[in-house]
Parts: sequence; C-alpha cells; structure tokens
Amino acid sequence: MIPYDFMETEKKWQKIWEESKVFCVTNDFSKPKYYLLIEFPYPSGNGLHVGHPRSYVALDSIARKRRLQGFNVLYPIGWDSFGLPTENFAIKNKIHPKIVTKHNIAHFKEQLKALGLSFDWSREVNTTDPKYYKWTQWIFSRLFERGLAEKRNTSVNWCVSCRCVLANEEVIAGKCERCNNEVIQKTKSQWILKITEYAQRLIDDLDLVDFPERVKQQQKNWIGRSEGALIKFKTTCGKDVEVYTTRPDTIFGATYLVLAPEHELVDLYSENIENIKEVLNYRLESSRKSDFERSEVVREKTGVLIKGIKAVNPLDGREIPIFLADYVLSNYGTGAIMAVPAHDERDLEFASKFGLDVNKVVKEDGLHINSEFLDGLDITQAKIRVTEELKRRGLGESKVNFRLRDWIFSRQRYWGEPIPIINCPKCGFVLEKNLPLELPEIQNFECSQCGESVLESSDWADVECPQCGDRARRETDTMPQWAGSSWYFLRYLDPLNDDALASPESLNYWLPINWYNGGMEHTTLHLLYSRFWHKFLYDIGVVPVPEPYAKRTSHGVILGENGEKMSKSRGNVVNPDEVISEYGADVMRLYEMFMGDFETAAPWSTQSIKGCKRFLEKFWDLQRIISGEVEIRAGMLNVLHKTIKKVDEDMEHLKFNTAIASLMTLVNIFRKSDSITREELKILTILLNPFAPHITEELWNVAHLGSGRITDQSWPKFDPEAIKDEEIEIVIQVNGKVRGRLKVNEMITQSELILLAKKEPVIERELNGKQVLKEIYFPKKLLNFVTYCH
RNA sequence: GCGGACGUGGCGGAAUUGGCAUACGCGCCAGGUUUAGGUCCUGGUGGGAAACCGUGCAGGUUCAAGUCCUGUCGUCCGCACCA
Repeated sequence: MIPYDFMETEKKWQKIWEESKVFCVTNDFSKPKYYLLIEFPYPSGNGLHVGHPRSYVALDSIARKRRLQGFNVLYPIGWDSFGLPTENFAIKNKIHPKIVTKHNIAHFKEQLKALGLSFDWSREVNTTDPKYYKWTQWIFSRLFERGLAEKRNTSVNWCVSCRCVLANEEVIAGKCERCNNEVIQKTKSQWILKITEYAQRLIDDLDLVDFPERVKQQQKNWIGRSEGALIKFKTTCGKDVEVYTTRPDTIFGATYLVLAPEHELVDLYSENIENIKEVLNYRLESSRKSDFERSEVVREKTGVLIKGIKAVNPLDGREIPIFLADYVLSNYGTGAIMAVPAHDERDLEFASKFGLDVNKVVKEDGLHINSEFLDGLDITQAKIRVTEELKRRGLGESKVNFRLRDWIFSRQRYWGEPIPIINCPKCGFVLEKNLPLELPEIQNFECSQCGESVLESSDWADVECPQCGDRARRETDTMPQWAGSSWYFLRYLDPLNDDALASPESLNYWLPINWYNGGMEHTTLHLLYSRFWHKFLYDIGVVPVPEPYAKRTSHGVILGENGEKMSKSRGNVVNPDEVISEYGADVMRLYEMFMGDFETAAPWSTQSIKGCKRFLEKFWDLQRIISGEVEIRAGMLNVLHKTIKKVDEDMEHLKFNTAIASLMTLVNIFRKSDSITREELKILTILLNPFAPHITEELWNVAHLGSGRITDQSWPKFDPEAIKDEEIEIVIQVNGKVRGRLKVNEMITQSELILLAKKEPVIERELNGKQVLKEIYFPKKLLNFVTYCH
C-alpha cells in the first residue's frame, strides 16, 4: 500500500482553495444558478460537535457536484450569534458578549475550515454585526408601519431562571427550552408580531414547495386550523357570552357554559356574582399555576360555579349554569365554551365531577336526536343547518380558528437586536430613523431590576422624541434570537450592501433557495418564522417569490455510541477535532455520509469509521496498479456507467450511504482485477470528489489524471447504451422457490428461455411428474413454473 | 388523547413499479505478512445435519410479499385540556 499523509495533503488543498477563491461566487447571469443553504450555526462556547457537519457535508457534496455540472453555486455560511448562552457566559465571567462571540466564532471557523467545506467565506454574515442588524431592525420597522408589530398586554410564558419572556415555541413540556427550568404565566406588555394574520397562507403555500411530508404535517398541526362557529349565549346579567365550537350541531346538548378564569364577565359583572370571593379566589389560584403544573396534575378538572348569573341556550331557551374552569384557555377562541358532556370527553369529566346534566343529541349512527330541526340529520348536514339558522337569527356565524398564537417578540435581555422604537408620552410609539440602532456599551450585564432588560437602567434609554422633541424613553427590550435568522439567507446575496438588505438584481437572480437542509427541531420555529417574514417581504415588494425555500430536507441526529442523544452531561460527545486529527477530514466526511440513512438518527461508532479509512486507503493505492492502457476497457464500461448513474441519482435522493457503497464496490472490482486505466480512475476520482475532496484532488494531481484540478472538470454522465446488459442472469423458480439461475442473452424470447430452463438438471428433477399449469415470466429477471393452483 | 416515523443478521444499514432478502461497511472466525501487538493482505460469516426455515407477532391477497390489505404488539419523535 502506498502511504497517504492526510494531515499535510488536507492543509495543502484547503490553502489552495482559499487562495484561488475557487468557491467565491459572483452574479454570473450567463450561468444557471444553484443556491444551497444550511442552517447557520449558533457559535456556542462548546465548539462544533460531530452532529453539525452531517448537514454541512451533505450539502457540500451537492455543492461540489453542482459546480462540476456547470451551475453557478452559492453555498454560504454565517453566524447566528445573538442569544442567551453567550450572555449568560458573559455575566458569569464578566466578559463582554461581543468578545465572547468573537472568540467563539474564531473557534468555529477554524473547526469548519478543517473540514474542507466549500463555503463562500467572502459572504460570511453575522447577526450581531450592526451592519447586519441594521436590516433586521429595518424589517421590524416595516412590520410596525403596517400594523403587524404592536405592543400588547398579554399573558406570557415567563422563565423564572432566565428572567425572560419566551415564545410558545420555546416552551418544551412546560419548561424553558434553554435552561429546562420552570415556566410560569405572567401578564406583561410585550411586542408581538402578528404571524396569525399569515396563518392561512402559511398553510396554503405549503403546496408550492417541496418539503418532506412530515415537515408539512408538523407545520399544519402547529398552525392548527379548525372550522366551527361563534355562538352568542344571552345571560341573565344582560351581557352576551360568545363561545367558539367546532361542533355547533351539538348545541341542544349544551348543558352549561365554561369560561376561562381570566374571562371579562367576572370583571364586568362582579356585583351580580353572589360568590364573587370564591370566584376571584379560583382565578388567583389558577394564575399561580404554571402551564407545567396545569398539565402535570393528571388533568383532574377543577372549576367554580358562578352563582347569580345564568346563560340561556339561544335555540331552545333553556337556562344553564356558567362555570369558571382552567381547562378552558383564555387565549384560544373566545375564552369560553358551551359544554356538551355527552359528546366531549373533557366536558363529561367535568360534568361528572360537578353532577351536571348529560344530554345525548347524536346517536351512534351519527344522526341527531333531541335536537328539534336537526333531528335525523348527520353531523355534516347538521353543522351547516344550525350555522345557517344561528346566522339568520343573528346569534352566530361560522368561524375559522387557528391554534397558532401571535409571536411574542420582546426579550428582557441585553444580547439581542434593540427594538428601534421610542415611546413618547405625547406621540406614542415612534420609529427610530437612524438605523442601525446600536447596543450601548455597558459594563455590567446582570439585570438589576428583576424582569427588565439591563438596558432599562442605562442612560441610553433616555432620548428626545424625534417627532416632538420632548423627553421620551427607548424601548429597552431586545428581539428574540429568531429575528436575525428569519432573513439571513437574503443577506448572503449581497452582504455588503448598505442601501438595501440586498439588491433587487441579486434577489431576482438567486431566489428561491434551491435546497435548504436543516434539523427537524426548527420546523415550528425558525422554518415557520422565516416563511412568515419572507411572505411579508414579498407583500411589500422586497423579494420576488412568495416562498423562500423551494426544497427542504432534514437530516437525522447523530447519537452517541450508546444510542443516546449526544450531550455533555451524558459524557458521550464525540469531538470532531479528535476525529480529524486521527483520521483526517475526508474520512470524517465520508463516514458521516456513510453511517446510515441520512434522514434517520444514527449512533456514532468509533469502530465503523475505520471502514471509511480503509476505503480511502484502497482508493489511494489504486495508483499502484494503473495500467498502460488509457481508455475505459470494454469489460469495465458497464459497471463504470452503472456506478455513475447510481452515485448521481442517489445523491439527488439523499441516499449518500448507498452512493458511497457503490463506489466501494467499484474500488473492490478494480483491486481484484489488479489494474485500472487512467480514464477509469479519472471517472472514479471525480465521482468520489464531492465526499472526499482532498484525497481526490491529490490523486488527480500525483497520477496526472488530467489538466487542471478536479474543480475544473465536468461531472460524468452515464451512457444509456453502456448500462445495458448483454448477458443477463435470470432466476428460475418452481412454485415461487428459487431453483436455479441462467445466464442468457438479453434478447432471448420467453419460449426459448422456457426450453432452456427445462433442460437444467435441477429444474428437470423438480418438474418431474408434475404438470406445469403456467409459466410466469418477468422480463429479464425471473421465470416461475407453477404446478398447482389454490 | 392527536399527528408523524419506524420494527430486516452480533451491529450500522441495503433491497425502483410486489420478482434472487441481508448490497456496502463494522464485528467475528480461519489463514498469511510481521521480532511481537496493532496495521495490512486472502478466504469465510442468517439458522439448521438435512428437507427446509427465516424481515416484531397473527391472519389475508398473489404464481410470487420485507414491500400490498386486516388485526395486534413494541419503539422513537413532535404537540398536548385548542372546545
């Protein structure tokens, strides 16, 4: 075996690529474009772990392939660097988050560069750079102008430990996504973005894009569209209570109403409520509960009867009681429901506990009973009929509801984009005109006032109102981490532009993103948020397409050797630096693509990676057996072209593991034949290049396989003639069991084949004494003799 | 509870429209090279003495089922009182 020094070779080629700027891309309109995107990393203090590169290497191999196919390829990289861990580290160690970020980015950069990824480093973006967040603030300003950003008093998720508001998407099972501590509900004045106004379009436009079905489903689920009706119930205090229901057809089975604890009726008619003390007490108790507690207490229903006020069923005039209960949520629908215990499990549970009536109005066969004019109708008919009737009488209307909530956009933190708003006592909210509005330099990042941003106590917040000149206050909340990542893919197109977030020409040329790969964990966060922002930018004419990502794929997580999620606390983290220093970047890249199905989680194996090392060594050793012959030998034509086809197609379908397996098979064939021609080696080397770019460039060079470098070559195309088999092997079965194989000419007819097969000793013996009822021939594959019938 | 994915050797995993189950790799076994170990090379490797049996389990459709249908068990992920 010829030895191969990966350490030196990889450094050498990385330097050549960097110096020749071969991966820096220009807006060359004469070429077809291809825009590949990976989720830019959050530069944490822990550095890269082996999970990150799975996505990067996969799209890097596609990027390299596309370049060889003649595309103008954009494959950029940047840093999503605002965020809590950095700020927390800064507080703890008394270092400015800016310094921490700079340091972390330098470390990440070094690690990424060691992988030989073909990023265009000249377009690097950084969300914490004022030149970048100038445009994040600009987009917020446009949202504000169009009424899509507003400050609102809302019940919010409050992380007790981070002392910060969280979006719904950041609360995992009642706990903070970041620190895993308790999250409680708190009412606070917050900036929100009205993503709910885009709910329907975010569902509809999924039809325009090529996303995995699981991603589309999860987004649809999260948006949670439901069709139902709003119905007004009169009450004895004079105020109507409006409820939302998806089953208006069951209205004759409504035996009580339930209001969320926060419902306004309690405030407006407190003097009518005989047990107001008890009611307010219940409200207080449930507000103290965190979401986690609410769901943890095995859903034992609680509630309190409102004494002194009754509701009236709008259709049959029956008086029914009203309850307050926290199984009804204040922020969904109208915060009030009509309870139909006969046809809703939760209502039934509550009714059983409080001894309330259960009126059955739909039979097992789905037809209505005890429902006046709905009797005999099925559910669909009854829904339509009752909604019509309610509308005619002015008591209700059909209504579409979404589970999606507006996006709470304020964070009481320092290390985020300042919200460019000034609050003037006279003029109200006024936009800051001079962007970027930079974060002030401060010394101490620890929040002094609990629950407010540290910026609150800085004199930066004291300003003159740009409209009237009076004293005013800046908004001291900052944007959430998801802000900068909601549009970063646009900045890559024109990263230095100071007059626009990107020029119209570059937006027109590069959008949409052809292929975006990232993790499933972002499906209802980043992926949804960025689609929302993009649609907004489309509506105001900034971007030319309604959807940013034409195609989205998702990689599986890389697990620790024990099959568990990799984490510091589990002690099963594999450090990529160590893998690279032991095996080199090519082996690492190859293994990450070979280890299993790309879309499924797979455990790391320090054993299996050796197979990839051996493979590359065998490949390198092929130069030892280069024959005098130059062209592709007749005997190799077929297998070589089949491999071209296989690698090409598998890569397009994320089947990187089988693409590599076919390359391994090919190398084994050449080794066995103990020779390889230059032309054969040339094709093999180009096919392997996207996965193992360093060793292939080096072999190309030392074996003089052609002029220039591989980056100057073209991706091979398979010849349909060459992959045809002249001689094919046909499986011979008797009653579905394999009894033999025959090598025959491709052109053989069915009758010729049957004669030939019957002469085979084994087949002859099997068929002896049996009557062949039929012969089934599956062309070019299989022949089955059937001697019985069912 | 709702939504989604999945179940194939000792392990990671292959298997277009139903058509040779276990490609490729790891591991293991035997032999070779080596002062020795590792590396490396060659061969073997689902079970069974065999007929045969084998893709979580039980049925079904079919000439033919890992693949399709019905039921069932189990695992993983997301959401979770959304009326």
